Amino acid sequence: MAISDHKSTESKKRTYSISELAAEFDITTRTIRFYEEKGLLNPNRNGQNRIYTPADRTKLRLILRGKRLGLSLEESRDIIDMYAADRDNSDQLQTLINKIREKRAQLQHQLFDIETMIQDLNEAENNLIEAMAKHDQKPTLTEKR
Amino acid sequence: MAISDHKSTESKKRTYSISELAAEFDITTRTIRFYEEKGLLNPNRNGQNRIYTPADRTKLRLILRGKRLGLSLEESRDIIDMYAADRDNSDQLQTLINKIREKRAQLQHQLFDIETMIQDLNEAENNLIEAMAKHDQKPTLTEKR
DNA sequence: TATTACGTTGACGTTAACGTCAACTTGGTG
DNA sequence: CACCAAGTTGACGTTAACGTCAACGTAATA
Repeated sequence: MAISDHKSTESKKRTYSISELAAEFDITTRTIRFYEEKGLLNPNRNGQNRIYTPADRTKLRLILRGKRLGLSLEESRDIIDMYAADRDNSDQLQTLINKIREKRAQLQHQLFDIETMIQDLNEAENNLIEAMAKHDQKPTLTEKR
Repeated sequence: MAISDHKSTESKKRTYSISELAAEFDITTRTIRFYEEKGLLNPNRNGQNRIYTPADRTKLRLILRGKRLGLSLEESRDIIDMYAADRDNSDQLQTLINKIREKRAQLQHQLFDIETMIQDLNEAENNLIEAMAKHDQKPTLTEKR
């Protein structure tokens, strides 16, 4: 993946303002600055104003995806750092690989959890629908799924 | 599912102390009491001591699974309440079904996120391994300047 | 009987992840 | 020029999810 957003044919616009990104991802500018404080972003400056590259935008997307999955900001930073790892330090490379494997195992567990929870919800829904059918005999508009 | 743990042939022991559950799930007793404060559990009492049924234990497991998936305690409580819904109030049943569908849709999104993140990690790992292989062919530069 | 183990209820402290607000710059626009 | 919109940096406030005591009760054990 390598966070560098190969130049596609579209999008002439190569940079973003902070409020553009905030609007696009439906977060506040405060949040974006906060992520910078925490070392997850470090955009260039035009004078004192921040300007964001497509790569910065991709990082933001990774952060928000991580949040949806319950990762802490620090964990997301770890993942982002993986893509920018120093390819000349083999010690660091090894620990990175270990981190990746650990994280992947955790995600696979999470994947299993989600699948069973979806199953549980399906069952619960069916039970409720059944209960409703018994309760009022008139056909409900609620079709299954 | 219906949180009632059908009596299986095993487990003569029908109840648990707070510290037993804490040990089993590797959390503190404070945490368990906190969940009760928040209305996610309400165990019986023996005098002033709490005693937990297998159903309570199952609820705890649901809470912790929810946590792994990034659910808030309130969301987990909603889910738990679904299983104990009042089957005679069809209005409530309908809103429950809606909640379930919403939650399931969210989980399916999350499932997709996880799958792509796992893919990303796979790629990252391969890149790093490749980088290591190249690196190791040159004489290892143990001394840094 | 004294100690130990396990439990209880407050009450206050802590951390992550922002929200809110005040005071300031800076680049256009009528 | 005067003003506004968008940006900036502190600094303090807030909420969720517990941690960390302190002070106490109770049952079994030495």
